[in-house]
Amino acid sequence: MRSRPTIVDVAARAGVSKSLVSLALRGDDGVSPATRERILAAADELGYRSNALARALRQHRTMLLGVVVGSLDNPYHTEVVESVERAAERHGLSVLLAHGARRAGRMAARLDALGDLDVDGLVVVSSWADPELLQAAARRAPVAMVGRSLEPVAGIDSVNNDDERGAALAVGHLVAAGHERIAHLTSSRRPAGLARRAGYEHAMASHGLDRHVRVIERGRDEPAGPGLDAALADGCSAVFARNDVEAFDALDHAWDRGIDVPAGLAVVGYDDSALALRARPRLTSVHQPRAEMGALAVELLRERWAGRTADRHEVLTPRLVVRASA
Amino acid sequence: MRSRPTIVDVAARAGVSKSLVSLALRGDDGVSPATRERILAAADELGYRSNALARALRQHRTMLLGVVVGSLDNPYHTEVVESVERAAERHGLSVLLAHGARRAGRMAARLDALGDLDVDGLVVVSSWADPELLQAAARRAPVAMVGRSLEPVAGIDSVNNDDERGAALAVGHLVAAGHERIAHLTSSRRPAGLARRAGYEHAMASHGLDRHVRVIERGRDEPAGPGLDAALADGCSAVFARNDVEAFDALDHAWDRGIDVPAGLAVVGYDDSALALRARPRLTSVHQPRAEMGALAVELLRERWAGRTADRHEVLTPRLVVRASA
DNA sequence: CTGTTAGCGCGTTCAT
DNA sequence: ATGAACGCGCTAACAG
Repeated sequence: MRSRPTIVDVAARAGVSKSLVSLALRGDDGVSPATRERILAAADELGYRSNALARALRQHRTMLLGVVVGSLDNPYHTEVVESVERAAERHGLSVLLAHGARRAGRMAARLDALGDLDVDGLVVVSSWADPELLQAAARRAPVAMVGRSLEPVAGIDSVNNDDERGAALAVGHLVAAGHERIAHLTSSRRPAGLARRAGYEHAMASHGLDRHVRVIERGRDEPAGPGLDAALADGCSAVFARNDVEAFDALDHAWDRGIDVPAGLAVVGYDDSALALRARPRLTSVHQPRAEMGALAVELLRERWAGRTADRHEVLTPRLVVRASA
Repeated sequence: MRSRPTIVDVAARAGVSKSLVSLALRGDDGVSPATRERILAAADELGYRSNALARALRQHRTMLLGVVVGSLDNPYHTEVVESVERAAERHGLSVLLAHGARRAGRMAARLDALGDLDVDGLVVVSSWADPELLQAAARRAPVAMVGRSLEPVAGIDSVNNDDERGAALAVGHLVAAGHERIAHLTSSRRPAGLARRAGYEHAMASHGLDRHVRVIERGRDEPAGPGLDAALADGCSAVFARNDVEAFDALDHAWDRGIDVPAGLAVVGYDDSALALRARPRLTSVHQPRAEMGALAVELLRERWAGRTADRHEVLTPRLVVRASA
């Protein structure tokens, strides 16, 4: 079987010029109904499918969306990616995925690769995003960031949740349950992590618990155990974790130590990802509306294509989902 | 700021023809060292980046790899996707992701969309793959399937693990630990699930435990609890789950019921995904070498591009990773 | 109003 | 080392 039929083949079969085929296939008005029928029939008979590359080359739009994600091993990320892909599909866009861009070098390489493919827009779901790299990428195509950068990056839209507020919800809930010595568990120094930490500290202060502020910091891949043990030894009765993954670590450690949750240690996570329902006891967690976040990111890009030039930074409101762990 | 510099701009700057620029940039021999230098310098100064679309249009290769995955909510899938993306990157290929193709209709639509983009190859990581759809897709580009179809599909390569053997490993381990009443927990009727189930039944028989064969079937999204309770009531002391997700369900149920694992119920999973380490107690699970599987899938596609026409079906050997749950 | 001609976009390729 | 044609769909300008 020879190669794909082109509009030339369709034109020949319908006995018209290729231009007219092009017009007819795209529903242009200037084609008589009868001819249109004939052309569509011919296309159908030949099993014609338009060549997206040729069109992209000519129109300077690929209908391609680049998605850069730090890693796929955090369910929160994959859920955002899913929602982006879903939204993209609704608008006839395809998603090009690049993962693992945690090092600036790799991130730059992946952004370049996506740029070379002429993606029409980029969604970055990585807290490792370097502002300079993002701006460089934004010179080629609009960029929407899902998540938080230290400060708004000029020229780049963002979709975010209010981390400070989310942290306050978590702390408020624990305080209402009678906890005073509430620790914060975090292994991140990236913007979202820092914001949650700041939110935690502010909330503690606003409840008059400044003296009980205790941040359990650890390096990436370092166990949470030692820090948690020390906190517990000092009478700490609750932990607000930076995200569900870290909350899961706390739960696991409690399990390993035979500590009852929430009686011996209350745990609150962040993200309300699939992990929260997997956890035992089920995890109380701050919900980020990730489905909307992905869709919103795509919407922001569409607005850019439509001509918007002012930056937009959407901040969604998180809510606390109370389950059994706190 | 005007649009991207093209090969013509580079040619003008270097004072040569665009043909020569093309040759020089791709390292062709017939370019004198001096001229090559000049051309590369010009390209560099202009910040030239070649247009992947134009090249793809001409060469009939896009360097695009379509990846179709049933869903991203199973860590096993995302790990395969990551390994495919990694392998693709090594070969200068980009990954186009389509997820959620569980319904034949959506699957068909996504495959078509990828085909229209002229992907050079497809990796299908979905057990929902319909053979007819795959064959239709394979008429446009080579297809490598990661996972199992009911029977080998003509014209389509596959990478797989030996599910029967994996199931035998799980059962053998439980038998060696003294279990006799070993149930199998499954919510899948797709090929891999069926193969593991068959493997379980054969293994039970080979250990003379036919009479204790007990398959706990449930619908997708149906709780595992009732079936597990019934099995436990009948003296069942161990469960071999179809995958880690289902094993996790069993663990959760045991937790909910206050049943000790493994003393009251031993649990073995399948996949050895990230979930296995998240579980408490840590999950004993049959390891699928997913990193190699993704890389191998890409390799199979490359062989197709190099001209191989005979189908290849790679079957990798799983191994049991023993942890605390059994 | 209906339909055609003649490029164009950008990198590759081949005959000269 | 070069000009011209090519891949395939789009589109401005033009003819009937």
